[in-house]
This record gives sequence, C-alpha cells and structure tokens, in this order.
Amino acid sequence: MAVTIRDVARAAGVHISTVSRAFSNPHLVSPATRERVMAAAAELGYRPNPAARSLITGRTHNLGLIVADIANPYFPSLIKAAERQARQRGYYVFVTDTDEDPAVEAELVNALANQVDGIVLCAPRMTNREIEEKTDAPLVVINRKVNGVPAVLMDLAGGARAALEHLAGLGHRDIVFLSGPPSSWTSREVRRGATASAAASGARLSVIGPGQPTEQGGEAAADQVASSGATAVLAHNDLMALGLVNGLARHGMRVPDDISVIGIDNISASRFATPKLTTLATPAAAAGRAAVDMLLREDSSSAAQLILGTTLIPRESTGPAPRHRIA
Amino acid sequence: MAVTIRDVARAAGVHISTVSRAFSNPHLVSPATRERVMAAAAELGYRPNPAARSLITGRTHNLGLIVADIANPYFPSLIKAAERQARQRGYYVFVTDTDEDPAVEAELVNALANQVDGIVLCAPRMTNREIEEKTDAPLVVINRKVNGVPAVLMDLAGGARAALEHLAGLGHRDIVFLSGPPSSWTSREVRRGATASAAASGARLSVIGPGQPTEQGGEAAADQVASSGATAVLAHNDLMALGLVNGLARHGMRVPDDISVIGIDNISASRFATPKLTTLATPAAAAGRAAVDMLLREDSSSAAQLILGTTLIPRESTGPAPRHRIA
DNA sequence: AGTATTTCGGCAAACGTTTGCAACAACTCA
DNA sequence: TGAGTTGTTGCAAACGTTTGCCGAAATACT
Repeated sequence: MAVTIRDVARAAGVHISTVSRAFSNPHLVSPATRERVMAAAAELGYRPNPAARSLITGRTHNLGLIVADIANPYFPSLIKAAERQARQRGYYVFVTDTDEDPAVEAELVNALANQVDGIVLCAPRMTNREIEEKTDAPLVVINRKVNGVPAVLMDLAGGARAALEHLAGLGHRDIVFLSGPPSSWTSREVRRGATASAAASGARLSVIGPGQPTEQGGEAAADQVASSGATAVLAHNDLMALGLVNGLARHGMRVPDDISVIGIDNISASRFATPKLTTLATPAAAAGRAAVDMLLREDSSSAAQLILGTTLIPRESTGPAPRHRIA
Repeated sequence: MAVTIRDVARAAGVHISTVSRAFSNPHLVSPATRERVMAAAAELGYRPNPAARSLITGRTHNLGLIVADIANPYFPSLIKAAERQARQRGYYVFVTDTDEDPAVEAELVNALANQVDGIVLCAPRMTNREIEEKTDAPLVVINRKVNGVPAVLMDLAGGARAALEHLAGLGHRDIVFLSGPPSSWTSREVRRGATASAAASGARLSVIGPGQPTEQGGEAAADQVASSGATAVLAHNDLMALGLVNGLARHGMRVPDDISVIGIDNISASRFATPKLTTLATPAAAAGRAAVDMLLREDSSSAAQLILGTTLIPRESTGPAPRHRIA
C-alpha cells in the first residue's frame, strides 16, 4: 500500500489538514511545523495522490495534445516543446494521434475532456462548427482559425509570398502550388498568399491537388506537375516536396535545373536530401510552447490569437528558370 | 457543473450503484434497467469521472512513456505505435522527454508512478541499479537489459554481424565502429556483435567514440575516421552516419567510392540522403506495441524478455572496398 | 492590562465513484 | 412444497485529498 497523507500526519504529529496545507499552501503553516511535515514526508517517501487531489479540486494538472500523425516529422519538435513547457509549469501531457481521422479527433476531445485541464488541438481536421461545440475543456488550436477559440497561427500567407518572390527573382513566371488536404487551414493560407503574390507580380499560378500530405502524395503528383508546363512548384510541405522531387526524377526532370521546388516546414530530411530542399521554415517548437502558455494563462481573455512568423530558407532545390521549358 | 452518476441515477429511477454497475459490470444488471440507465446517461451526456474512479480502484488507465528525445527521428514511430496500442486497450499515455538526462529520467519515473498503471522506459540512461529500485509502478524497458524488469530488446548484435558480413562481401577488411553514448545498451550490443563478427572473419575492427548520437556527433568524428585508414564504418545510428558522410565530404572523401558507411535505425532521412544510406532497420513500432502489451498483460510473469529482429537494408552508401586506401 | 487582530492548526464535510453485504424475488430441483 | 440457487437491486462504507469554519494561542495596539 502506498503511503498516504495520514501516515505523514501521524509521523509528524499533526492533523492531516496541516500536512495538506504544508504541501499546497505552505504559507498557511508555521515554518517549524512545515519543516517537521516535510521531513516526515520525505522520510516516508510520500507523494500526494493525484486522483484524490483532482477529485476535490476539479483540476488534474494534465494536458491533452492531439495531433494528426505523430510520425509525421513535422510534429515531434512541436510535441517536444509543448511537453517541456507544460512540465515546467507542473503539467503532464497526454499525446494522442488521430491518424488524420476527424471522427477519431472528435472522440478524443470528448474522452480527454474530463481528465485534463485543457487540450491543444493541432492542425485539426474537424469542422469549425464541431470545434466550437466542444466546450467541456478549454481548447487552444494550432494552425486553425475558429470563432471563440484561442489560436496560435503561422504567417503562411506571408511565407508563401516570400517564396513566390524568391522564385520571381529567379525568373519564374509559371508556378504550381501543390496543395494538401482540403481540410487543412495551412494549405488554404499558403494558397491564399501565393495567389495574391502571383496576381501582384503577374506570374501565373495554378493549383494541383488536393493530395495526401506525404511523400507518396508528392510522388503521385509528379505526372501532373511535369505536364503542367510550370518551371517551379511550391508544395504543401517538405514531405510532398521530397516525394515530388523523386517522382520528377522518374520523368527525367532534374531539380533545380529543369524545375525548382520549394517545401514547407524545414523538416530534418530536407537538409539531407539532394538537392538540399529550399523550404519555408515554420516555427513548430514555438507554436507548441505558445499553445501551452495560452492554455495555462488564467485570463483566457476570450479568443486570443498569436501569429508566428515563417522564414524562407533558400537551399539547392531552387534555381534560375530554364530558358526553354522542356516538355 | 459536470453531470454525475447521481444525475443519471435520478433520471433513470435507480440507485447510483446500479448506474455504476451498468457501466463497469454490465452483466450484473438486467437488460431492461441497463437500457434505461444507458439511455439516461446518453441523454445527459454522462461520462464517469476518472479521478473518482481511480481513487477507489487504484487504477488510472493511464500509461507513461519516457524517451530520451522526442525529436530524435527514431522515436516518433515508436511513440505512435505505443500510443495506438494503448488506446485500443483503453489507455491514454503520458509522453515525456528526458533530454538525455538520467536525473530527469529518474524524477520522471517517480513523479509519474502514482498517476499511471505502468511505465515504458525507452532506451534509459539510468543505471541498472537505479532502475531495479523503482518499484512504485510496473516497468517495461525497451533496449536495455535489467534484472527482474520485463524488456523488449532488438537483435543488434545479430544485425551488426549482418552489417559486417555485408561489408566483408564487398572486400572491406578494415572497419570502424563509431559508437554512441557510453550508457547506451544498443551501442554496446552493436559493438559486441561487430567485434565477434570481425574476429570470426579476420577483419580489423577499431572503435571510435563515444560520441553524441546526433548529426553533430557524427560530423565531429569525421577527422578520426578519415585518419583511421578504415575503408568502412558502422555508425551507432543513422543521424551519426549522415553527419559523418557530411564531415567526410569536407575531407574530400566520397561515399561509397572512398569509404562505405552504414547507419542504424532506418529513419526517413536515410532514404532521402545522397547517397541513400545503407542501414540496419530496427523495429521501433513493433517495440512500442510490444512494450505496451507486456505492461498490460496481467501475468507479468517476472522478467519476460522479447527479442525483435533487425534487417539490413543495403542502399547506396556501401560499395566495394577501394583498392588503394586514400590517405 | 484588556481588547482587537492575526496566525495556526484541528474538525469534518465534501468530491464522484466502486464494491462487499444484505435483502428480496424468482427460479430450480427433488 | 420447501430448500437451495441465482439474479437483481439498494445501502453504505470506503478511497485520499482539500477547504470552510471555528477555536486557541500568540501578537499588536491602546
């Protein structure tokens, strides 16, 4: 049997309420007794039972983090940062994976709601309406804009603009945006930014997709990209970009000589690939930290909204537009 | 206020104990009443309070998963598989990250112990003694052998043998093992297997390291590797191997023409790299699943031990030994 | 010195479940 | 028909904390 507050009380010669206060409101007990209690507790190896504690306080000191796919190389740094930030504030975090399934996501929010103090919903696939209706636990959303829900967003539209300007500078006038899942807010934002930027600079922007946000998804789009006549493509993420580069190679098209490719996220594989992928780095770790902070900030003054910047990292997969597009 | 068992009891016209049984021991209540109870519960949106439940049962239906570094690309697939397996069995999992620090690891085990039903300790950095003393929660260890603690291991020694045979077949007689952290069981196993295999085949095996199990760690070892005179190296993991390839390039050494490199783990970057990395694939997902299974299997018949196989994946970073080693 | 205030610690009632026990009804079996 | 069995439900005591309330002791103020 585990050691309880009663054992400590007995050992220290005080009432259990005094032990309780020594732990949760130290300033309510005199230094002398506090000392005695702590000594007894340490001696016995006492740790407050979280279940009992949360039964009465209504708070669990746990957080939930829901992502679409843990194994997607984009998420781990976000997860890591969120977990670390939470732990520093005395919270542990349940990490769950929806396998990109909105139904699983919805059920997870419900099931987690009564055993956590808040949930970070990362790039959700649910509809806005569904999210708005989940009120059982405080929610913070990453990369999604939904009414009344605090969010941490990334300036993907601005990033897309930067990417297109980079391409324009290299002489590209005919560009493809390879889009991700239709339910993805980020994909829509990138598209929005890219469209606006293309319109402004007079470049032609066409959209291919939607596609799976995976290597396979990128590879599958190679045919369409190759026959599109474009000289550059901005992909929904690095995984798709990398898959696309492979697929393009099978069409005999070389990157960046024949066609330029830009990814998004700056996952580690993008540095190792050949050519090293030009990419729009997104602040995953910062987003994880910020989401936890928003969740834990008491004054959740309705729908706060934090927008994080993105950074274009030019590497080797982008180059001057070819004079004559190879058909 | 949330809806409690009492509300459901009132709505269904039964005692709370009947509601409780309808949920946790359905066969103890007649079909008719069970029906009524469930209807009332659904109507009210009742979900049992996990804190109250675990206070009395002593079980939380939560698991802990402790890894050295979530962002290390090796872990996500393990985490994902473990989480999925746990959820299928009705468990949620706390994922935590020790940042490779044994002290953090020890504290995490203690802190988690009283709010989970079991802990998966993944490639721990603690000493065996420390692990043996943690008895507050059932433990399962991945990639570590410790007395009295169930473990899921990988046949790294056998894998190292396969790697060395592959190299022998290509004519390599002078091989380096680039080792990882001294506290790493896997590193010791690989070394053991490689040493034995080299002895058997008459090849010369030298060990360089220990080093950080990261890209930087691999890059930092390039000098020593280059001046070692070896024609092939087996690295502690893919990250080190990839870093090493980069570092070697700065010495003007080309892989695999001048020197062959083998990694371990088969992380996704190893497929994207140029040259595509020859690697020893380790079953991370299977290990995650198996560890959860062992934790949840009631009859934890003392120290079970499961050994999973590894697979050598020859790709482009290994080739015939050069005739004349370039100094 | 006497009153007002503060500090400290005990008491006991919660929090929302589970579960052993007992009561009762309805069967079964001879 | 009567004793045993089985199935269904209610009752109430836990589980280990936190916290409002109250009294006692200590301190401050006049």
